[in-house]
Order: sequence, then C-alpha cells, then structure tokens
Amino acid sequence: MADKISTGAGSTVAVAAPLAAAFSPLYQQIKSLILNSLCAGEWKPGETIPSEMELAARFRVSQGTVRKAIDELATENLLVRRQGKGTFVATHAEQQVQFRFLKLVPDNGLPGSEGPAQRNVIDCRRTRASADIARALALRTGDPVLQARRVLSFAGTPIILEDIWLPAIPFKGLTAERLANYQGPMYALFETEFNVRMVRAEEKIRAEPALEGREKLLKVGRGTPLLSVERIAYTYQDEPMELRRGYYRTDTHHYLNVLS
Amino acid sequence: MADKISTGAGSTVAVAAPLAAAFSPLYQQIKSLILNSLCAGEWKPGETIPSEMELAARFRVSQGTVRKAIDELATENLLVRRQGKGTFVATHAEQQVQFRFLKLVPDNGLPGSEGPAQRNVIDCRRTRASADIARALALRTGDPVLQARRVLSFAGTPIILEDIWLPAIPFKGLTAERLANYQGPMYALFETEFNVRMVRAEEKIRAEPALEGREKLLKVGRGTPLLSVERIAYTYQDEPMELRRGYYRTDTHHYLNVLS
DNA sequence: CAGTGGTCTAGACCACACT
DNA sequence: GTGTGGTCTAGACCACTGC
Repeated sequence: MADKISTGAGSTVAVAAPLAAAFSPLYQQIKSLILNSLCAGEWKPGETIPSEMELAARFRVSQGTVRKAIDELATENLLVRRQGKGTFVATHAEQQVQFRFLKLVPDNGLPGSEGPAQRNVIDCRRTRASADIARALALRTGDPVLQARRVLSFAGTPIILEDIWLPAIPFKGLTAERLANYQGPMYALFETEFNVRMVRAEEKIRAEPALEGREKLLKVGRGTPLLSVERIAYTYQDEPMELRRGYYRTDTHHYLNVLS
Repeated sequence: MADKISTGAGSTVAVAAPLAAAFSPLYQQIKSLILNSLCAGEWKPGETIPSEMELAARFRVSQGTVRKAIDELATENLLVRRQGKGTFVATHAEQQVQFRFLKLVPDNGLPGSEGPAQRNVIDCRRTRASADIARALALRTGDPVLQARRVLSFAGTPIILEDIWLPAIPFKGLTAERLANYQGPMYALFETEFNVRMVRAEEKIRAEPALEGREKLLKVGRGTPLLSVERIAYTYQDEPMELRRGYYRTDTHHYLNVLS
C-alpha cells in the first residue's frame, strides 16, 4: 500500500512513493518527482513525457494537479508543451531556443539575422583546475578539467573570444575535433554526447581592455574596451558544469537584456 | 443585457462589456479588462484590487478564470498576491523590488549590501529631442524633453553616471530639486508624482572608453573601459517613457544577469 | 477517429491575516 | 469568525495533431 501524506487540502491522498518528511503542496511534490525522472534520464531531451492523464494515474492525483506541476516546469524551460502532440523535454537543439544563452546581437538586425557563426576552435586540452576555476565549478584545486578556446566570427569578422572550462569527468572524451566538427550549438552537443543538459546560467559582465593576446585574436587595437562576460552554467539540481569567459567586441554588436 | 461571446469552451458566457471581434480564451479577455483598469488608474500602485470573487461576479465568470488572469499579471510583475490579504498593484516603492532594474552589484557582497546609493543630481533642464532621442521615446524630433544627469556613489566612490531623458508632457513640473530631495527609487517618485509606472525595460550594453568628461565625474583615467548601458523603460501598453544612458565602473562592481 | 494539451466550471477545504 | 488567496478535485467541452 502506498504511503499517505498530508496534502494541504481537505483529505489525504495516496502517492506512489514514500515521501517521509517533505511537506509542501501536492503539485510541488509531483513537480519534484517529475524533476527526479528528468535527472535520472528516464526521458531524454527531445522525447515526450507521459501524458497528463498517465502521470495523474501514476501519482494518484487529479489531472489538474499534474497540470500545475508541468506548468511550472514549462515556465522554467525544462519542459515544452505542444497542444495535440504532448509534453517534451526541452533541448538546446531547437531553433527557437538558439539564442537563449547568447545575448549578443548585431546593432542592425535581429538575433541570428547574420546566419550561423563561424566557429574556430583554437585549443582544447586537459589540464588541472586553478583555485578560482575549481571554486566556480565546485571542484577542488588540481582536479582535472578540460580547457578550450574558440573564436566566433560573423561575416568574416571575429566578434567573440571564449575560454571554456569543463569538469573532465563528465566530459571524458571531448576533443578539439569533436568540438570543431559538430554542427549546431555546443550545448546540444553536450546533451547528445555527454548527457549533460544546461538549464540555467549566471553571467557577470564587465568592461575590460583587450590585453594578453586577445586583441590579436579579435583583431582590435591593444587596450580596446571589450565586454567581459563570465558565465557559470548549471545543469539540473543547480550543479555548475561549465565556466566560460567570453570577450565580446561591441563596436558592431551589443548585449541585449530585457528587464521585466 | 450583456453581450455574448464565444469562449472557446462548451458554452457562451455573458460578459460585462461588449467585446466585438476579439476571440481569445476567456481568461485572456479578463486579463485585458483588468489591464485596462490598471492603465485607467482605477486602482493605483500599492492599492488592493477587488477580490477574486468580486471580479468573478463583475465579469460573470468563475473564480478560476479570474485566478488564471491574475496569475499571469502577477508573473509579469504587474500585480502582487498576498495570501490572506489580497491582490495589490505592484509598486517600485517596495524594498523587495528595489533592484529589479539595477543589475550592478558589488563584487563582494549581495545586491544592496552597501546600503543606499548617494545620489548627486548634476543637472536637470528642459530641452528638445534630437533625432535619436525622439526615436527612442516615440516622439518627433524637436519635441520638448527633460534631460537630467546624476552620479550614484557607493561608500563615497562614484560608480554610476546616468543621463536621463523624459518626455516633457507627462513629467511636467519635474525639477532637479524634486529629483535630489526625493528619498527612494526614482521610479517610485514617477508613480506618486506623475502617475507613470514603469513595468518593463530593455538594456543595450556595450564597452566604451571613458571620454567627454565622463572620466572626471567617475574619477577614472581617460579612456578607462566603462560599461555603457542604454535603457528604454516602458509603461503599460509598451509606451516608452524613459531613455537612460548609464556608464558603470566595473572595477569593483559587475552587471549580474541570470539566464534561464 | 482517438489522443493530446487547453479552457472553463463548481465546489470543497486549507493557510493566512485581520478584527 | 470572516474574508482573502492557495490547493485539490471532477467533469465537461474545445483545439490541435496525426492516424
């Protein structure tokens, strides 16, 4: 027999799994259960999850409660609902989500109007985490990490220089060739090849002069102001899985942010 | 007798006001009606709106439909729900929302941990819109505008220089004194004194050298990279009501952005 | 056609705030 | 206690998709 838990409503309800302590609204518990299945890889990015009716039956709750749980996961961009078809695990492979993590847009024209960026992977090697890299990735100093550097160009002009650090364990086997040859967003590669899905990120933005060879790679004068964008990207459960230091030219592009 | 409209559900429903063409879910129509009342100033920032039951009675729909309309307005930060008390029109006067539009945070410490900024209004005068100012504010070139300049300092150090343009008509009567003497966020002043509530904004961010006297006001070397933040703020109905060009020092602070 | 998500309703009870 | 928003349920019908 399934355990009974307090629901916050007028009755107790049987649920599939024992949930000893947790008191929260039923739909939050359902949301957690769905999230667990996502983490466990029960449904992979791009696949459908069971229908609302099926999930309601599995968890012994009404369809409306499942709906509210899915609604929240959808507004958090973890799931995508499509009327008549089903509910899908969100993926970075969709065209629609292409620019959710790249906020640099051309001064004239919409995001993506320049066509896909030309990627130029300069370097990718295994190394050991310095103190600050380790802190950002929740590792220990000296832990193995992969370090990559690439330049993104639009219409032949280099616009973005990125240094990327990844924990070596989950990304075992990543090479410069695989990075360079893959068509499509890097985060889509991470999903299909390493089963790592980025769901959230924080960016710290500063203005810095172009120094230390960055001026040559971006073909600007030494000391030219660049946008410095330090990103930490997180997977499910807020685990940091990538540190990225980007340097953006802002003479023909700008970082666009919507406050609401 | 009230008009009847198609609801998208299994029946037709009487609504309070005739809504000739518009076909959309009922809750979207209710949302529009509430939004209209907000624009019209039927309920002012900080006040409560009628309870869900009252609104349901007024619009002749169920409480659940009103709830869904209010839910969306709440997630858009136009309304704030408080259990047991009611639903309130959002306001910039709340402590909680203080930093929704100011993304610059100290490198060490949380947003606001430095205490309130020292404001120094340098200038505030009436002038005429140049072509680019007019375009940003949806005015015509030469239309009257108010222009202000101020410096924000933290712990005695100037960090932010802002040039602000406002359409002269809705802000008639704004002076440097009123700007300088007001305690609290500028957008709260706009609400109480001019009945203008900012609900959304877009920021275009670039890296620029400190020039044209800005280096003196911010006490940095000429040519030092600064974060250039051009903001257009919108009131209800996406009307642009403010253009702000900010210059941020990023030697001790950074612009923090969350991507999700 | 059946199956999916989307909308709408009605009623019950809970948690919270004020009086 | 009364009134508010918050949760949960059950059932009906609509809109879209694909067989």
